[in-house]
Amino acid sequence: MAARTTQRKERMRQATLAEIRATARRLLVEHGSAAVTVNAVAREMGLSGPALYHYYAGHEELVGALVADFYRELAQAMAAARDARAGEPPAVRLLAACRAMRAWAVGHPAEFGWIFASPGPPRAERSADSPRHQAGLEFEQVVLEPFVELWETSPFPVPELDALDPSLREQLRAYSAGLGGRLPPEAAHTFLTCWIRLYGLLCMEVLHQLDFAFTDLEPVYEECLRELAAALGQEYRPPEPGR
Amino acid sequence: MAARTTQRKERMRQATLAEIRATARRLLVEHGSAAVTVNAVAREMGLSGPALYHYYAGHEELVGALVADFYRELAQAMAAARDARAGEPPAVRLLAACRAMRAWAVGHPAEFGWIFASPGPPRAERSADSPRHQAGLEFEQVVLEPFVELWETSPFPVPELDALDPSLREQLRAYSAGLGGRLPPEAAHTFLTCWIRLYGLLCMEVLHQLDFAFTDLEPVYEECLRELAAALGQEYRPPEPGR
DNA sequence: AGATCTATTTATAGCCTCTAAACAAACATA
DNA sequence: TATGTTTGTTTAGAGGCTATAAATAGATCT
Repeated sequence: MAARTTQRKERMRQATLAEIRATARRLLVEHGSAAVTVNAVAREMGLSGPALYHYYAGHEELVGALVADFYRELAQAMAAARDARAGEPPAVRLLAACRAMRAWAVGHPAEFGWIFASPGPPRAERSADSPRHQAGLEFEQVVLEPFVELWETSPFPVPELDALDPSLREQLRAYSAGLGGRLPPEAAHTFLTCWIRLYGLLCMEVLHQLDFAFTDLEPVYEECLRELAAALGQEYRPPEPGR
Repeated sequence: MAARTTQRKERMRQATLAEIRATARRLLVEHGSAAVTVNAVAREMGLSGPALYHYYAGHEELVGALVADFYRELAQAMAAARDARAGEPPAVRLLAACRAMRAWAVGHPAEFGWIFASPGPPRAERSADSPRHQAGLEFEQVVLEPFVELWETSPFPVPELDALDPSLREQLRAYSAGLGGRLPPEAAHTFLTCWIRLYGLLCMEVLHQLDFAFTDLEPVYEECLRELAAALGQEYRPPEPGR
């Protein structure tokens, strides 16, 4: 078969795959999690049910592909915010990326909801080489980068390793090693502490776990950022209304 | 109809309701969220499908009833841990309740998972008088109590109201008012900050959002408790192995 | 032109939710 | 005690879902 022909067919296939994901996403956003069924997506595209199985092996794989998209889109939004501040101090870039994370999450609650609580099988039986998992790793890198940058230019305060619980110390060592030495265990601890507070807050907001007390979490998030800046020994700068 | 007879029938009905919930819970724990279907529960009990609709109006209501159970069980576990320390300082009781919360969550991951991310309709269309919502409120009270107790006996540090973002200040005022004045807005702020950090961490653990870095979050949780104790101006006491 | 590969359809099995209608057993009252 | 009502249950069935198998229409290669 001519190479040209093969390429064209491949392009067509990719286009169909993309249309499937776009349709599924629209259903998710407009009608909620339960509306994203293989049948409904196919129907919506003018295909008949089983045709879709030539593109995704089943419901689960489709969901996985969507979540991977979401991870990448979120990571890209954060990277864009960071890069829009090229040349500015690392702390400013970090804050911008963190704000971009919440902006994306609040602007895409259904998608963000699937990132940390998508339907599907128990997490135990999720292969580590799935697109979903890969995208998760990419996301981790984007989150990590600003911290590494900060650490390399103006090291932030870290705890004494010996002061930490032995089990925690070991886990930090292992994680740090997996990072290829970009952050020593102590710095990894500070990074993870910050991450837990920020991302945890966002999870709670999007899962409506704070509706009992708050109607608007923007100021709560800003306050969290202020505390993180302080914990990192960095100057806090409020968001600029324009960008 | 004799009152006695009515009572007996009502007892039978309650027993069936309880058996349904117990069966559904077993399916949840043993086979995951998706296994909890009306049909499967009925089959498991030796009933035939539609019979179950005489007890719960449908899948959604059944899930709601289960979540209410879980809320209450968690609240009760916390209350029990607190009451086992009657007479000890409020801070000790608070720490005990917080540890009981994680112990329950880790011991019942499927149930805890449903508390904050159960299947069902978008949260928008959940009535505020559902059992689920009621149980959520009860849970809030149990969480709140130790903080109120602490506040009344040895007031913890609170921020200056004027130093907070105006929107946040207003939300805190509203929340405080809804609490019937048991905590002033500043104290509510401290309470909520602590709650967000603790519960947020637990959510992330149970949703496996921290698997990328940690294998055991017990020391992370303890460290969080230590920080909270410090933020509340209280002495931190490590858990006693025995209890 | 015939063989092959790809995309798609129909047909089907088996599960699900939920409603309707039939039926049986328990009960209350005349 | 006989009868009608209430309650719990079952069967039947409509409609949707996942997923597979088999049939079919088109495109492509030799």
